[in-house]
Amino acid sequence: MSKPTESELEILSLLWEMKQASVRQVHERLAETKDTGYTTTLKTMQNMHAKQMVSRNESQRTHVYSPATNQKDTQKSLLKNLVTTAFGGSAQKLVLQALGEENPSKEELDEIRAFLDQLENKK
Amino acid sequence: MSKPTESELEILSLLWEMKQASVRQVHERLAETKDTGYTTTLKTMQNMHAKQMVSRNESQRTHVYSPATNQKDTQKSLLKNLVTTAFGGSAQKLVLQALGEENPSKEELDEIRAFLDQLENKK
DNA sequence: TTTTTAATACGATTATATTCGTAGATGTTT
DNA sequence: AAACATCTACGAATATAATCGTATTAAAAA
Repeated sequence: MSKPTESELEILSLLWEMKQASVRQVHERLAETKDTGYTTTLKTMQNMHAKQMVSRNESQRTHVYSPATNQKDTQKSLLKNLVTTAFGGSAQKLVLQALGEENPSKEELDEIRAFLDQLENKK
Repeated sequence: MSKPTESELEILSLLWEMKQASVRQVHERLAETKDTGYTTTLKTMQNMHAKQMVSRNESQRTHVYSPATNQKDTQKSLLKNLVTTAFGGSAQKLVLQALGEENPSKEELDEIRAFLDQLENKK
């Protein structure tokens, strides 16, 4: 699995959310936040297909794309990459930084606490 | 402040750690993990200087570089970028994912808990 | 002082990513 | 059926990033 580029990741994220979609559908979502042409989106998705980053159903004229890479795995590898390149290898620092920036709700904080407890019990 | 490229970030991380260094010193560290030529490192650092991503002292023939961008701010913007592109905007998910992957020590877990408490008290 | 080593500057090349236009095929509307 | 709209394929242009070779200058060693 190769690392998605910036543009590819934008599309991949939409596909993770939409589960499956045509180029047109993806493009419409994309165009909400990004000024880009239809054929650009198409080409990028074709590239992604060539890299097997997405799969597609070609039985209809309008092809239907879906993500071929697992969201978790991709997130994991992107996170790992960021930790090593920007956080000197310390996931700890990344977590604290992310929490500090976010201003999470009480519920979220509790959820994280529960997760921490769970991690600890595993040992 | 523009977003550092992959190569630039590698160098920037070293500079954050080393505080200040010559191209040679950076290159030697870089070459431990990456097969690259000296002039490549030089050129990249010159580019970074042109972008004001690093500053340098030119009083000696061997220029001494230091980071011009704050590590925290850079981490913050990279994190934000990753959260929006890969985690559908949820820092929460990123944190849980990062924790789950890492297998942190008891001390680290406690430190995170302390940080969570501190966040909560702020409200 | 001559030679060698080590530094910067900078252009050129290569690689990669992004964008878009156009052609051709297949539906849809009139 | 003709005109129009909508799709894919694909090449080409552009932009950005990464790598490296060579020229030149400065310092160090012989």
